[in-house]
Amino acid sequence: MCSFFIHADLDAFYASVEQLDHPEYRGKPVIVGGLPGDRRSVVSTASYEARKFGIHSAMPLVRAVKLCPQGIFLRGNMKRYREKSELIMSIFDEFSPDVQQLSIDEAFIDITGMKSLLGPPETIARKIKERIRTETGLTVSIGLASNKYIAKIASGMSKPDGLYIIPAGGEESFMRSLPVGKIWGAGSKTQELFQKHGLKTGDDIHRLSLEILTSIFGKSFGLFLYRAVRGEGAAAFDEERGTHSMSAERTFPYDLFDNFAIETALFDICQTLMWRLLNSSWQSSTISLKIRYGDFTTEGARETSATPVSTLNDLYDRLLNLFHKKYQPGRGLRLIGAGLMNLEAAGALQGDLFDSGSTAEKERRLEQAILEINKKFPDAVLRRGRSWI
DNA sequence: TCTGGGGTCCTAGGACCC
DNA sequence: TCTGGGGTCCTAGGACCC
Repeated sequence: MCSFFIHADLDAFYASVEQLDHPEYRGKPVIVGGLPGDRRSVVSTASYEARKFGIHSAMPLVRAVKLCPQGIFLRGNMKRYREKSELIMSIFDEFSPDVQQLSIDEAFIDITGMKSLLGPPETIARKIKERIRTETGLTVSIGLASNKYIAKIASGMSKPDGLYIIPAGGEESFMRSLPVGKIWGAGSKTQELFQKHGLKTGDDIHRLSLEILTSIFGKSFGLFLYRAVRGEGAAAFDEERGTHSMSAERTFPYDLFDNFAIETALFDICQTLMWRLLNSSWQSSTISLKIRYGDFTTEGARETSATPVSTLNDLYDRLLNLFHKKYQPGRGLRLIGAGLMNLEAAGALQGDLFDSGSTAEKERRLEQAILEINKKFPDAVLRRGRSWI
């Protein structure tokens, strides 16, 4: 039986939600990502009206302001976007038991074998678009193909509010006719390589042997390209993927030089990370540190210990130690970040460190109590003062 | 123009062991 | 005293995506 996958992708999601909630924004250039004057922000989403001015995602905000000073600039409201996202995903769920959410605004929907229940694939795609429109007021672009990779590329080419169907058997010719700029997984560095080797379309890549592709692009990515231009799906979209990590980072409006200010920022990031860890079912013994200097050079360091991170102070101590090993004093700090790598299912914490009544156990309980309060009153974020250390 | 924040995956090299 | 080959674990950095 032939498989059918839909890739559904909301159009200019954050900006569209804002235009929905604020009718006065409709038909106008809306830029979500920051307010004019915010230093070091980037555009998260630009409405289609804003894109006419040349504004796009990831563009520095100051540039967007120059291109379109009359635009409506917003910092964004993630809570509202998540709310809308949940509604959208629940609609997708009604069309298939197999929905794979990729991000806040896109998902694969496996509609293989749904024909007898819901009609042919194209009918299902149109029904999804209609239901999203009537029940959320938003538009979604859909790609429909026999594998996820092709469906993903097709949805991007149908934007906005489109439907692009690649018929079964047409995968390879579709990929061969594709400009290399549309190949998912090939970013700016790879595009430079394409240009250097005179590769303009999927067909140009198709002509090269696997050996040549791997010699240019490396073993893994060369094989990926070899398969992609033959219309095959990509392992990147397989459900079960390996390691997990969580991280938090912050870019400062102005570079930090002062030790106390830097350590305070690091502590703050540790709190964010620890709340998330306690709110998850993970534990981790590997911490990572990220620093970016004023000149944008970025360095990382990580450290694996014998025991998993137990408390906020434990996390902070480990990171501060790593920070002082890595940081070159005197250099302005643009960004600091922290992460927990190789997350594993949290087992019962053990060892005498965690005997009830021990300092560490008391710490853990206090932190969990604060987390509970924050969950109940999310608008009044409670944080431990740094003086408590 | 001057570059966010949160992720995943790949590569290359070093340490260590057999 | 000099040195093979393979496996595993860890780290740093880079590319990419939304």
